[in-house]
Amino acid sequence: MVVDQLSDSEVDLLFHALADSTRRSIVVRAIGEEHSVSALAAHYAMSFAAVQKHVAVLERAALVTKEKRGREQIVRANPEAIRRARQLLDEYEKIWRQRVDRIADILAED
Amino acid sequence: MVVDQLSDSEVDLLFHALADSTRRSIVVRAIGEEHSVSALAAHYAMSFAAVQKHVAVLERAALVTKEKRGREQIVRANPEAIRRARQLLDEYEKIWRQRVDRIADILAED
DNA sequence: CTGATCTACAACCATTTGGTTGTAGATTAC
DNA sequence: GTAATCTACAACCAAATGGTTGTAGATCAG
Repeated sequence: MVVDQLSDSEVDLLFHALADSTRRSIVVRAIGEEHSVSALAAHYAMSFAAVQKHVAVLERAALVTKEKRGREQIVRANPEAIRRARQLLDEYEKIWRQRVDRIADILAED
Repeated sequence: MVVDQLSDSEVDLLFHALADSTRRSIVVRAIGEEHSVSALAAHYAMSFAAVQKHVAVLERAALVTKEKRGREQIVRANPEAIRRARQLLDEYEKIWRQRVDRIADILAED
C-alpha cells in the first residue's frame, strides 16, 4: 500500500518537525499522557514562548493536536502522523529490497 | 530492540536531511542505481552547486555515501540509515501502543 | 597539448529558524 | 474584585538554510 494523501510539502513539515530533539521529546511526552503547554514548558531550559513555537511546529505537521480546556491548551500526540512518516520510510526500504531482488535475478541468469 | 547508537544530533541530521523533497528524490534515485553528482543534477531545475549541497546534507546524515571513480563521484544510498530512521518511529509507535494497553488495563480493573 | 567535463569550494544573498522579551486577553483562585 | 496563571502574538535578533555565481583543480577525449 502506497503512502498517499501526503503532499511533498506535508512530508517536509513532518520530517522537519521531527528534526529537533526538543520537539521529539515533546512528542514522546504527549504520547505518554496529556499535557498543557505550560506543563510541557516546565521541562525545558527555554522560555514558554519557545516551547509554544515548538508545539506550533508539531501542530502544523499534524504530529500533535491542541484542545482548549479552561485556560489551558491540552497537547495530544497524533500517532497517525507518526505512522505515516514510518510508512514513507517503509516505502524506501521496499524500493531497496526490490533493487536487491532485481540484481539477484540478473545474477541468477548466468 | 532499542534504536541506540544514534545521538540526538545525528537524529536531527537524519530527519533534517529527509525534510526536503529534492533530497528525498535524490535518495530514491540513489537507491535504484548508482549516479554521479552531475547525473543527479541533470534532473533538477537548480544549479549543479545546489544539488552538490543537497548531496552533502544527505552525506552528513549518512543517508548516502560518495565514492570517487575517475573524475566522478558516485552517490549510493545507505539503506541502513533509512532503517534507523524507521526504527525510531517504530519506537514512538510502540510507546503509543503501551499507553493504549495501559489504559485498557486500568479500564479492565472496574 | 587542448578542450570539455566533473567536482570542490568560496562568496554572496534572501528567507527561515530558533531563540528572546514584552504586552495583552482569558480563566481560575482567593 | 484582585491577583495569579495560562495562552497568544508581535517585535526583534543571531544563526542556519537553500539558492546563486564564479573560480580553480582533476580527469578524460581527441
